[in-house]
Amino acid sequence: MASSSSAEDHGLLLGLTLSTAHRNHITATAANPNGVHSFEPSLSLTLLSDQVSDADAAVRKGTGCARQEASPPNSAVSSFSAASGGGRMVVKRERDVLSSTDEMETAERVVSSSRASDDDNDGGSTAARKKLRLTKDQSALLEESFKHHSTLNPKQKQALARQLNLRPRQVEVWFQNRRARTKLKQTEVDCEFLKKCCETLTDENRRLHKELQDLKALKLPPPQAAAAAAAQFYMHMPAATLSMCPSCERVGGPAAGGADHHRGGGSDGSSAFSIAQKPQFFNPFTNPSAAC
DNA sequence: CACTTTACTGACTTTACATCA
DNA sequence: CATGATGTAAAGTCAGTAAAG
Repeated sequence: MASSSSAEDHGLLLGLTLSTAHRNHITATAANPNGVHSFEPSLSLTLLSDQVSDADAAVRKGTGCARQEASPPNSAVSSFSAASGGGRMVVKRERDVLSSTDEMETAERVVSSSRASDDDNDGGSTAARKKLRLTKDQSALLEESFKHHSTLNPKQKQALARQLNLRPRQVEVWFQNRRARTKLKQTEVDCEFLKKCCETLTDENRRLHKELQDLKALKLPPPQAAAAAAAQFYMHMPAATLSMCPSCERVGGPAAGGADHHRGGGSDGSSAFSIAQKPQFFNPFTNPSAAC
């Protein structure tokens, strides 16, 4: 999902962000069938022989075991997890590193450069891994690319990696992180925004309650005058103001015509006053209100 | 100036899903 | 159609580094 700064997009993004969060909440709590990612030790043998890069060769030379290199040095159970569940990951990473002859050249450049050398300087020590810091130029180019498309297809990834003198895997990770952090920031912004909306609506609600109390406190006028006063009152209501059904005292939108909501319209949520039953996500940009 | 804390960021793991043979 | 392999996005996390206090 591309980030957007326009007001309309903001509203859209907000909804999508929340629905995505919801989805992930659900999936995060879902039980995982164990057999799906079973590790197949022989999978690494499926690597195409013509895809072996010099970088990988360097890795193998330096460590004697590319698989161990690929497992995280910071994880006490890394080698075990690679054997028990993360095996596909390792295979994939190896495949990524070795994915083309173009990459061979790239990897060669990477290995020869001072950057991206974290894959070949190990020597078995877990503390040997150095954190890569992208140069300003690399970051700028990645940012520029991210502006145009927040996800990359394999071709774009390859091209960008070549352009940046990085491995495609690094480009891929950068984009993953960038998406995640963009989303996080957007969520924070949305949260602040919703907080303000909530405060404003609370104030508005308080004010309306007070107004209602004042009206109730007034001496009841004769029926005709009361109707006229009511009509005048509702005419002054802004278009977006919610109205209340006089008979059942349920809140509904201004489009709620008379007592129509009393007939049917229950299960499908199409009732004119369904807004009171089914909370709608408030989008201040598509539903501009004085509240926000 | 040494230190701690904090924010940033590159990399990794796990999970879910889509696609293809 | 069912199944396994593969690729990828998202979420969560770890750890190195630089800047701030």
